[in-house]
Amino acid sequence: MAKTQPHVTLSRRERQIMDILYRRGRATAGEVMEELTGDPSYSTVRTQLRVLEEKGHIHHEEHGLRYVYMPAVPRHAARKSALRHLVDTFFDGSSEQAVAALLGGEGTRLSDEDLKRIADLVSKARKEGGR
Amino acid sequence: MAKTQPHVTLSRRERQIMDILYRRGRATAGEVMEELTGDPSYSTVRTQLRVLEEKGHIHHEEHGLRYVYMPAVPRHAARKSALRHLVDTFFDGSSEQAVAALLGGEGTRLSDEDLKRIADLVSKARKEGGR
DNA sequence: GGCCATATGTTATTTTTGTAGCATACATGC
DNA sequence: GCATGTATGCTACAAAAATAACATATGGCC
Repeated sequence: MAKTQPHVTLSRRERQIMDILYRRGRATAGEVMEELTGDPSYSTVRTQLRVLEEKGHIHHEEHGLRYVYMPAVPRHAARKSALRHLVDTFFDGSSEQAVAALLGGEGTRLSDEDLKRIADLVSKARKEGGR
Repeated sequence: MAKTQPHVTLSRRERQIMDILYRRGRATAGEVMEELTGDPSYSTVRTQLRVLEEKGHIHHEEHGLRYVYMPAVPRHAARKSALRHLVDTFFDGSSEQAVAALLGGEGTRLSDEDLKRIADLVSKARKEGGR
C-alpha cells in the first residue's frame, strides 16, 4: 500500500489559515485573525503568516499600508489535490461514491435546479465519452 | 464571517494516521508505521497512537497479542464533515460545483459505467424532489 | 506639531509534537 | 528451557509550533 503523502503537511494553525485564504481568496492579517478560533493575538497571527510565507505557502501584496495575503498555489490546483485526497481516504478512490454522497446531501443540500444542472453535466460527460 | 471550526484540529502526524485508519478501516501499529512517510520508528508510531487514543480520536481492540486501532468516529460521519468542509473551502459551499469538479475528473477519472450509475442517481434524486 | 489608531519588524517564551530508547511480556520453535 | 521475534509500557528529550511582548513606522485628524 502506498505511503501517505506528506501532502501539504501543514501544522494545524497553518491549515486553518490556508483554509481561510482559500475560502476568501485573499485576506489581511486582521481578517485572518477574526476568523481564527481561540482568539489568537494579532502578533501571533502575523507571525504565522510570516512563517507561511517563508515556507512558500502564501504571498502577500502591499496595498497601501497593509499586507494582503493569498495562497501561493491557486485554488483550483489546491482543490484538485484536496478532492483526490478525500476521495482516496473516504471513498475508496471512487469519485462515483463521492458524487453519490454529495447527491445524498453530505456536503450541502442540493436544490432542484442544482440537480437539473448536474443532470445536464452528466449527460454531457457521457456524450463526450467517459473512459 | 464564521470562524474556522477547530474541526478535528489534529497535528500533521495525527492527521496522517487518521487518514490511514479511515482509508483502511483498521490497522495495527506496524501497519500504520509502514504507511507513514519519513520512516518513523515503531516506538514513535506507538506513542502517537497512544496519544490519539488518549485524546479520544481512536480506539483499539486487542486481537490476541496485538492491538488493532480504529477511528472513534465512524467513517461515514467523518467523511460527511470532511466533505462539508471541503465544499465550504473550495467550492463556495456549493455541492453542485463539487460534483462538477468530480465529473470533470478532479478526483479520479470516471468510467462510462460510473457515469451511467451517476445519471441514475441524479434522476432518482430529482424524482424524490430536491429542495 | 502632536496624538491615536493601525500596521509591520523583531525577538522571546511556553506548549505541543515528533521521535526514540530501554524495560518487559508473550508466543514459538529448537 | 531458552533464545528470538514481536508486542506493549513507560520515560526522556530535541524540534517545531503557538503565542505574545515590545519596538517602530505611517497616515489622518484636531
